[in-house]
Amino acid sequence: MTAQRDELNAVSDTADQRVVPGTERTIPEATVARLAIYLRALTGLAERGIGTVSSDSLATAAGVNSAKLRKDLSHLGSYGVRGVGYDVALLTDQIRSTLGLNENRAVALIGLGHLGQALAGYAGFASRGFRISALIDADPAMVGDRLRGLIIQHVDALEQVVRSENIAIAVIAVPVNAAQDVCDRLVAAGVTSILNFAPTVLNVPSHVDVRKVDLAAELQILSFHDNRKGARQDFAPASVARVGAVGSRLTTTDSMVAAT
Amino acid sequence: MTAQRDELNAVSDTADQRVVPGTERTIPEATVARLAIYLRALTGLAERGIGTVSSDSLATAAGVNSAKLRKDLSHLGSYGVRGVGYDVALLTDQIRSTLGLNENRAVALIGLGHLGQALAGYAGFASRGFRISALIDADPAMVGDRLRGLIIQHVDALEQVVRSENIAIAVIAVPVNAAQDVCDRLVAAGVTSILNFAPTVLNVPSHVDVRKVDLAAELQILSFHDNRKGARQDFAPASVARVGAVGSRLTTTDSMVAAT
DNA sequence: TCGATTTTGTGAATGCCTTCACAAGGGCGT
DNA sequence: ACGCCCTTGTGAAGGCATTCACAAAATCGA
Ligand SMILES: NC(=O)c1ccc[n+]([C@@H]2O[C@H](COP(=O)([O-])OP(=O)(O)OC[C@H]3O[C@@H](n4cnc5c(N)ncnc54)[C@H](O)[C@@H]3O)[C@@H](O)[C@H]2O)c1
Ligand SMILES: NC(=O)c1ccc[n+]([C@@H]2O[C@H](COP(=O)([O-])OP(=O)(O)OC[C@H]3O[C@@H](n4cnc5c(N)ncnc54)[C@H](O)[C@@H]3O)[C@@H](O)[C@H]2O)c1
Repeated sequence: MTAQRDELNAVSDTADQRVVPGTERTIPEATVARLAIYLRALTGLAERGIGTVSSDSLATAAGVNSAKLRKDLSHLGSYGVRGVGYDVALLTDQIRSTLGLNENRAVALIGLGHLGQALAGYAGFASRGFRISALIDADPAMVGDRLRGLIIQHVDALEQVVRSENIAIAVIAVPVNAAQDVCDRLVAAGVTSILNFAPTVLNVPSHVDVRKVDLAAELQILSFHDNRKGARQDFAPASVARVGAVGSRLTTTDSMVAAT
Repeated sequence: MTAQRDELNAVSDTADQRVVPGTERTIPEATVARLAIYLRALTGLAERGIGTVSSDSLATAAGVNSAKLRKDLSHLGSYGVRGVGYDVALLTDQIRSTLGLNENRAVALIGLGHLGQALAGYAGFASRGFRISALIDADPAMVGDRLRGLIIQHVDALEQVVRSENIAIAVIAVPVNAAQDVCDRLVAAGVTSILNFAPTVLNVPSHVDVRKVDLAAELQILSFHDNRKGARQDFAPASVARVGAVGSRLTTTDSMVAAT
């Protein structure tokens, strides 16, 4: 769901990487999505000076159940100590390394309208392993402006900018009718991962990963459940706390997913 | 990947709603998340004057496979015609009704910083069944300002505003350290569905639904796959199109998910 | 009227994810 | 040193979700 969910995995991973000693193993998609959540929970614990956590407390902090957490972590290897728990710093490193966050990753942001400007200023990217390295827009009135220390480049220079900075990840925040075009150019320039805010299905070759964020869809899913709740109670007073109707949910990237 | 996924369903739905004739049936969570996508695809078709679609074309437009689409739609009832396809207008209505979008739903938006202002101006909400009915912030410098036809209210009046407008859905766009507090107040005021942008796990009673949008997590999931791709190719020239490495993905609210 | 053709709706099969439940492992107190 | 107690790591079971594959339905042309 949440989120959107995942699909079509064209990989025929069977059994050939058993030989590798280190971090090479197939990790379930659902697990990957949760690693990011664990990472944030761990950061919070570290800030509070906590050096060790049990699967139970970490699971609570991350909002999942502890069996799931342990199973998830077991895919990375065996980094817990029985009877004790997990070392916060060590586990943090392991997850960061699994997610490929050891050095900051360069990100291009295309489209600096309302949403794009909010994203450009979002501190949560930098603090979680990403560096916005290119700002691109089509509006001549905007090009050349400095925003957060970067100069906005014209979309005509997209390929050149992406190539010269060796950018693999891009965020699309342009109007829906420009999205596929921008996407094609990004892919041609070598981008292999795209986060898409435009409400449209992007067509990409199979080596490119697309995740989308669809806010209206999120609200519609909430609407569905809300609708059900209301129906089931046939109009009890609105302010009465209703108990045990439907378990609450959180998205995961699960915001869920679809494939091409 | 997506997106995140969903969890803990506390409902003990067994077999008591079979009796109801109409739209009452248990619909899988994964299906609900996709209905929103189908709805957008249908809107696009209608705009292009198309009156009928086969499951194949609609599936393509929505980026899923046709068997899945048909199975999904079969949960709503039997609205297709064999040998012909689905009537675009009829199917649109059915999905809208299933999602509870027959009349616009009122939404409160809390936090009008960078992100909140972008959201307040987002046309995609209004066009897809939602009406932002309340803008709320804590900053006195902002309160009283008019934004998109609405006056920004002080957070002290939150309960009053939510109750008087009978708002069931809220969007949280406040800093992370204010999020739980705002959430508690919303719940106390009768809100039962929350879309959360603050990067934190919200604690809510079981009758409240929370979905979260976590942009850093989305990027981290992309980073994971990107990392894998790179490793597997041991540094082929960056601009060469690589074929068949990993199937591309789109989120679903699936944005993955966790439960409380 | 009837058969050819198209496309839906759905049982059955498969696979992925979650949850259970417990044996194995490790620290710590005595 | 030893045994107690706590917590991990993981087989096994159960539940959802996706995909397959085909019979049933409906149109259309002859
Ligand atoms: N505003 C929101 O809160 C919000 C929420 C969810 C999704 N979205 C989606 O995000 C996208 C952007 O939304 P917005 O509100 O920021 O729109 P906006 O109109 O404010 O900004 C769009 C920006 O993209 C630029 N642009 C247009 N064509 C371009 C091109 N070919 N190449 C590069 N830049 C180009 C424009 O110059 C403009 O600066 C839209 O697709 C919208 O549906 C927005
Ligand atoms: N900016 C982004 O692109 C972005 C992206 C993803 C997530 N987020 C998250 O969204 C939230 C908002 O981000 P932002 O960039 O808009 O921050 P911001 O600081 O620009 O805006 C926060 C707003 O919330 C208001 N506020 C603070 N406490 C409040 C309270 N108790 N009640 C009501 N209003 C209150 C502030 O007055 C301010 O207007 C943050 O949690 C951030 O992590 C932001």
